[in-house]
Amino acid sequence: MTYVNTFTALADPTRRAVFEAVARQPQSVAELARDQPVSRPAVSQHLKVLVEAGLVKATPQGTRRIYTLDRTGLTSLRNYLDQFWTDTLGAYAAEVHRQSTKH
Amino acid sequence: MTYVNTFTALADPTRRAVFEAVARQPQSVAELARDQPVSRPAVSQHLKVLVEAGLVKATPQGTRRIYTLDRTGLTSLRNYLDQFWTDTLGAYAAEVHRQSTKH
DNA sequence: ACTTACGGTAAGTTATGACTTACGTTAATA
DNA sequence: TATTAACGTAAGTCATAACTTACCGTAAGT
Repeated sequence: MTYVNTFTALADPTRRAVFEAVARQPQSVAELARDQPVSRPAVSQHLKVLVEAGLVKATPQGTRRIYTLDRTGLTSLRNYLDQFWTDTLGAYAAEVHRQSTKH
Repeated sequence: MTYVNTFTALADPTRRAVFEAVARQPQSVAELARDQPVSRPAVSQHLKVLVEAGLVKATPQGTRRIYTLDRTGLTSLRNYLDQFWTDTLGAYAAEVHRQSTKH
C-alpha cells in the first residue's frame, strides 16, 4: 500500500522536480536546493516525504547525504496502475455491453 | 504534460476511491456518492478534477451522467514512469560505478 | 579545540484545497 | 405545465501542507 503516499509525494511540483533531479543525477541536499526556487530546509522536507514514499534513499558520505533513486516506490506505483489494465477489463467490457444492449 | 495533474488527482484518498469505483463499474454521480462518506457535490467536484486529468469521462444519459474510465490519463502516467526505467538507467549505472570506484 | 560546512528539525505563517450548504439548470414524468 | 430527480457550480469554512527563519547536532579541516 505504498502507492497511497506515492501519489501525494509526486503531486507537488517542486517535490516532483526534486525527485526528477535525483533520478537524473544523485546529488546532495545543497546541490539539489541550488536548482530549486525554494530554501534548503524546504528541499530537506521534500526529501523526507520522498524517502517515506520509497522514491529516493540517502547514502551518508561524511557530513553530506547523497540522495539516489529508489525503485520500490515506482514499482508499487506501476503495480497499482497495471491493475486497471487487467482486473478492470472484465467489468469495463461488461458495462459496454450493458449500455449497447439497453432497450 | 497531463501527468502533472494526474498525480494531484490521485493523491486525495476519497478522490482515488471515486476513481477506483468508476474503474470497477461505470456509475452515475448519485451512485458514486452513495458509497463515499462525503456529499454529492463533493463527489461532483472530485469527478471534475478526474476528468481534467484524463482519468474519467462522462457520457450523458438523460439527466444522469454515467462516468466511465478514461485511459489517456493512465497512459500518460505510465509513460512518465517508464522514463525512469530507460532514460535514467545510464546516469544511475554511472553513479553506482562512481560510488564503488571511489578511493 | 575551534571553526566551518552540511543537513535535519522546530515553530510559525500563509496558501491551497477538500468539504459544506444553497442555488440554478436540465431532462423526464405525471 | 408543474413537479421531481439528477447534476453542476458558487460561496464560504476549515484543515492541511508547503514554505520561511532560527536553531541544533555532526563530521571534517585548520
